[in-house]
Amino acid sequence: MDFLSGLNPQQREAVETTEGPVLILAGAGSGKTRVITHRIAHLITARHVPPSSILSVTFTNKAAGEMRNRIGNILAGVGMNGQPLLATFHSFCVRLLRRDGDALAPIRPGFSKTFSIYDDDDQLAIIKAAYKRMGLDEKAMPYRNTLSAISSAKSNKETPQDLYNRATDPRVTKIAAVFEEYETALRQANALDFDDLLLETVRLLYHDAETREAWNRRLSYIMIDEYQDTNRSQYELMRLLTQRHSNVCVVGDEDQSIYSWRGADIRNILDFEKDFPQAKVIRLEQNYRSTKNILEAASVVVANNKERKGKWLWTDADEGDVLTIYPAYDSENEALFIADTTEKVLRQHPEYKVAILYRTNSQSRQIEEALRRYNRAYVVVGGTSYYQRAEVKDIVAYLKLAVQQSDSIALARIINVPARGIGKTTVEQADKFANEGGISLWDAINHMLETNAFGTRAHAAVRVFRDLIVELAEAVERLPLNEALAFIEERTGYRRMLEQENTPESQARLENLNELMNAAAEAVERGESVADFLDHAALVAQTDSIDANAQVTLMTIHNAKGLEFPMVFLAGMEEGLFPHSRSINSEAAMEEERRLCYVGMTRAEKRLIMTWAKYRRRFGGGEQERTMASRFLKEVPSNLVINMGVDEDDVPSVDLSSERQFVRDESRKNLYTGKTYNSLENISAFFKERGINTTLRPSSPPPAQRSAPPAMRPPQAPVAPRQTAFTRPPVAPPAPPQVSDDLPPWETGPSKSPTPITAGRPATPVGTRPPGPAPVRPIGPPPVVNRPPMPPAPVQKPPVRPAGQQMIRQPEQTGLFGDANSLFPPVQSKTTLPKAPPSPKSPPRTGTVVEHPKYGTGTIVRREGEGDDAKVVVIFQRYGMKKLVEKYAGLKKS
DNA sequence: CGAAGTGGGCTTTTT
DNA sequence: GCCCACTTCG
Repeated sequence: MDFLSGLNPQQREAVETTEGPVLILAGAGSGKTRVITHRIAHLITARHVPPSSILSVTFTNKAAGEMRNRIGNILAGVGMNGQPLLATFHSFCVRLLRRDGDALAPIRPGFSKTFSIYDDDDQLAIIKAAYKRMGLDEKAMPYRNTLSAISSAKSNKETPQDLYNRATDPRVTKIAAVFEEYETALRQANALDFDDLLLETVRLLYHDAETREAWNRRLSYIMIDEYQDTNRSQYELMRLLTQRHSNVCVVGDEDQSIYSWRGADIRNILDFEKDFPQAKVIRLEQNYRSTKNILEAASVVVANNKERKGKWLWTDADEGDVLTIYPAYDSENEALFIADTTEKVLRQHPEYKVAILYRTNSQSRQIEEALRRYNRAYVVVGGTSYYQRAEVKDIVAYLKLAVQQSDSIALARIINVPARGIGKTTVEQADKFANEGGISLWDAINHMLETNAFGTRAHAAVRVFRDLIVELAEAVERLPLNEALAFIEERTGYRRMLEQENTPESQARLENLNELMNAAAEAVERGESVADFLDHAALVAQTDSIDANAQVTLMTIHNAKGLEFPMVFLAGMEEGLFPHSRSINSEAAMEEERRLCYVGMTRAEKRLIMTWAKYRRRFGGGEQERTMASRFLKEVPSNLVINMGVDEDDVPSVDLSSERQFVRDESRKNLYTGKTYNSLENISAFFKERGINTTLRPSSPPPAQRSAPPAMRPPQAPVAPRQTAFTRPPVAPPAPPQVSDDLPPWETGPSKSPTPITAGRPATPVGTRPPGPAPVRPIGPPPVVNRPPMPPAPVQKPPVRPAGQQMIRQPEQTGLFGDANSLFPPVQSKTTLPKAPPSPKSPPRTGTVVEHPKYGTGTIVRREGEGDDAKVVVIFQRYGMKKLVEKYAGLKKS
């Protein structure tokens, strides 16, 4: 079989150069994955390399899984003797240590192959405990800082003693002390953290010649993807594995190095030619992904960096659309714009996948709310992943403890969950005892029970707990994993606790636990052990959960690395947010931000829209603060972009105060899984990834869940009347009945806006907030947000994200992409504003029964404000409570 | 002991 | 807005 056809000459060379060290400098979208998969296929078929002699290391499990699929596809007809090893560095290390870890025991006292893996939650728990014992103050020395100091010391192979010796200020001395406690705790629990997985593997291979030789013999071809983001220990691992041969092929792009904060060392890629002087360097510079405009814009931006080898990608593709920059008034407007534009684009291109990318996870919330407002299915990658959820971690902690009682972190986590009368004091006593004796919490508890060291009440409670764990341990020995989990959930009372709580949240948690058992059942079917299951739970990364079927995906730009989408939004392009304020003082950090921007931009195949908000709240409660456009926006050549803002102060806006409230309420009601909604897909996807079948659940629920009962919808075509308000004809019509939040954007100038009132406007301020200046419309259509009607109070939904296609048809219109011929319809008249109807002479009082043209009969329950601004809160018989601007509402006494 | 409530303080990015 | 530590009250 020929795996060379269809490749360009450079790609072909990369595939054919199988012997000796190879450095592939692969620009964004240059067919890197294709090269790797074809290279593996070529090795197997043309060079007759046994598949099991090939190791290919990727950055995420997701990437590994995808690679597995692709290789499976292209080698479908080929009889293979074994499988190539496709792994992340971390999963490879776990595998190696679980297999050959015995040799490590002499070097790392207390180590055994049954080690557990501690994730950052577990790490944090250790740090907190250490702080408490040592009387340290979190405010003076944040946990996170300490943790990252420890992590970077570890990656430099420093011991606590080393850190202590080089300490120049008392803070570092304290960190060294915490570090020591931390290391003790890990060893005590026979646990490894993520750094250890790599470090201990390196130590094992370094010290134990036999293991090293064995792996060197076994793996004769090694490929490493995303090489620019490897760290020191990964580099050393690579060296140790390539001692017998130097058939190592690394693939990377220095412009896409975005993990230096995690210890990634860009020198690894820059110095590869020094490490291997005979290395062959191959450059892949033809981009197959993006339009010319996108590629050029991204290239110009990243060219502002000084620390780079410098390369210029080219493409045969068409120019495509120009990029769009949308300056929103505030972050809510930004979110609504994104949601609205997504709808329009998907209506025109139902086959598109849309990615909404941002710098920080916290930006997702408002965008999610806006998308939900449109009933648009979406997947959030990141935030709290499935295995990070408290309930899952709790049950997993029971499982870990049942398997290995020395896991003190697991024990501390669940000793009183559900509450069983073991209070803080009791736990502290045991913890103290354990620490002084250098033993595990479990041993401490047992010892204290024997010696009657607890009070009577505590003694009884702890005893019950101890017996419980013993019972669970037996059950885990005896039962298949899924049944063991069910047993744990019953026997510990955890399930009962959630059932009794009986809130939407607890229901969702129960669902998550069910899903955990499903995953366990599937693992059992595949013949996996408990240890395998726990390893997965620890190593599954958030990126691994990306659902390829989801049409709209939200994630950080970091998470988007390696992915591509026809349509990409980059949100929050503001100074201080992106580039992030923490990077603004360092040139190197700024360059990394710029590379991140490059990564984000080059994810886009066809359309790229970058948005920013002129005002943004930094914290939930605070005031909105003025922002500045990101410098990266200014680096984009102006001929490649349409900027929808004319000048800084002239910003379109959809400012909808009660909309906002509504959206918030809705999202609160639907808040069954916290921040993310990928939990269920996530877990099955991950566990299936190992098997052959990676079909994911459909991301849309059955139609029944999507649509509201018709009876509860507003009587007429839902959007049309509101739409009139947005596409107001030049001559002011009689003011339509309006809900206060329905004011078109250009009438709802927020009071803080510095814009002076434009000449020619009605003297009376229009809008809900005086002195509402009406920002003049810039070019382009109004950032119309077609809102579906208020749905009824949501029915309790299962914790599958309420999803599905847009259920409400929106009127045809020439929107941002509505017209295939012109990106933007003609500029609209900006001078016309509706005249306000005269205010009623005697305002209706609270309690008055009124008639609304659309909502029917209701009762006024509150009045707010005076004059043109007056708002009334009315409870309608059929539509519930609404806040209306009196002068627009068209209320009649009945 | 433990649920529930208060108040202060911050939000990069994640294998 | 959300998390976390701390307080209060049953």
